[in-house]
Amino acid sequence: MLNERSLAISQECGDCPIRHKAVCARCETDELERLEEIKYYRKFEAGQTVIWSGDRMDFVGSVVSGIATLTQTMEDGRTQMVGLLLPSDFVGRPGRSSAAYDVVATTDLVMCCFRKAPFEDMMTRTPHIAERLLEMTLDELDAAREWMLVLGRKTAREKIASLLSIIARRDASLHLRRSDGPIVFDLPLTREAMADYLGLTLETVSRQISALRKDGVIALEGKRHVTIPDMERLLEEAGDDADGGMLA
Amino acid sequence: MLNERSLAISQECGDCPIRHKAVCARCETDELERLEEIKYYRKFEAGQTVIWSGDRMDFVGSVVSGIATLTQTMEDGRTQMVGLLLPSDFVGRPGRSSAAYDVVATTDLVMCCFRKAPFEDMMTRTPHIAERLLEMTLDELDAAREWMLVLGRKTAREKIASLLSIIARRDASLHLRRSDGPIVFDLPLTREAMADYLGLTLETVSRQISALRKDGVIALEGKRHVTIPDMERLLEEAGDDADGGMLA
DNA sequence: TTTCATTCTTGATCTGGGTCAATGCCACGC
DNA sequence: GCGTGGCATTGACCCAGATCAAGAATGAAA
Repeated sequence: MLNERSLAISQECGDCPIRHKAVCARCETDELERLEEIKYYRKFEAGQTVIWSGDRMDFVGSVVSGIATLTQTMEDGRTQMVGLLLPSDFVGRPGRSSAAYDVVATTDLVMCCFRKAPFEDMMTRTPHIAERLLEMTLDELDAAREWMLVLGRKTAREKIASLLSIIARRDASLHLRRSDGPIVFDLPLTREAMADYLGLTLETVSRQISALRKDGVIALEGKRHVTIPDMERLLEEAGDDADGGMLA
Repeated sequence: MLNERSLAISQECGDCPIRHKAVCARCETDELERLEEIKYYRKFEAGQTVIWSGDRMDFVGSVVSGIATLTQTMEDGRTQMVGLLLPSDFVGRPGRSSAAYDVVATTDLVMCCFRKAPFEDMMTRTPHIAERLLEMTLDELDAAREWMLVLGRKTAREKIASLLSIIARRDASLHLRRSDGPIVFDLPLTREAMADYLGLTLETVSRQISALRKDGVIALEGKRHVTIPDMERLLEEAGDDADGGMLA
């Protein structure tokens, strides 16, 4: 594995979700300017580790493009993914100095980062930021608890359907797609990563995906390209009540 | 079931964790006074529902004494507990108007509450409060993610040991016990509630508790009174690395 | 003290998903 | 063209935990 500290830092990305979505929606212009001054970009290749659990973490940031995962590992190697980071998701916690989980780029990844100290300074000067962070953290907490239901009580087939519906939803909101008509996207995860997210083995993931395909719930082109002809049907398979249910 | 709105509201509880731990540790005296003015108490009997998922929730608060659970239920009745509320834990989210989960008192319960509107007013006036809430929410998020590992990857025996070690730890910190020597406490949950927390059936919970007793990892007096002769041993059984691991 | 209702325990059996193993399918570099 | 290595699929078998079923504690009410 490449050394995760050998990172390109660049300035050219113009689409910073921190600025637009995560933190500054309601800040005054001069605070926005200050944010611009302290921000920088980090790029990772697919497979690279962004940070190891327990490592000192001196930045916070958000995903600009690509996908990263948050995972926990037991001593004997069993691993559980505890979060999926898609563009606009925030990483890192103000007030904590070390990472609680392994963060791994599963695709090529660009993050917009701020060194923690100046970011925290700004947080104390700008109450909106703390409030916005609280809101985002509450969303993450809800997503984690929703996932506890998936892990604790759903069957393998329901787990797969739940994961597909979450990815489909996030992907749709990312690309501002219409919600009717078939949904098409590329799976950003290997079968093994899906298994780690769902508390299954990769064989079971493969079998259940094949079963869903055979039953016409999804269509597959190659191993990763997925078409969902009927989202309602998928949500039924996931065991969600059609309207409420899965978030983020 | 009793109507959860027929509640005693009283003023006599002198040990309010909101004041001491949850919110006001660093606030100025006059804000403390204002908090005192808007707070009130609600009492529930064991088995009463504090609030139903989806109900309008016009208060926030924290547990003074007793235990409550946060649960999610699927249409077909499968339920998953997503949180265990012990004294000093916070309930409710500023900025959200309805409850996301069922909150049920599993023992007699006293909560210290604030109507949401004045509480939020005070939050905007007192940045410390938003920061403290962010910190607490991050702790809850870590606990939820830790629990995802339990649900997704641990065996039934490890799940039981994990739950017992969490309860033991919380109970110890509540009563300021020494950490060496045998730990003694009463299980605040039925076998069924434990099963709902662990993603198991109540039969499996019962069997695994019997097995842990037979193996000398725990001792039982009656159905609920637990003695843990060796905490290290229990943590091993839980699959945690002895030092780090389980939080809160 | 005798109901009666909970809650818990234990046994017998079944099954969903894990485990182990073989094979297929690309996309690479050569 | 032809290895080679990293996913992915599929099959055969097994086992941890679910399910079904029968009691046993406990304790409150009568």
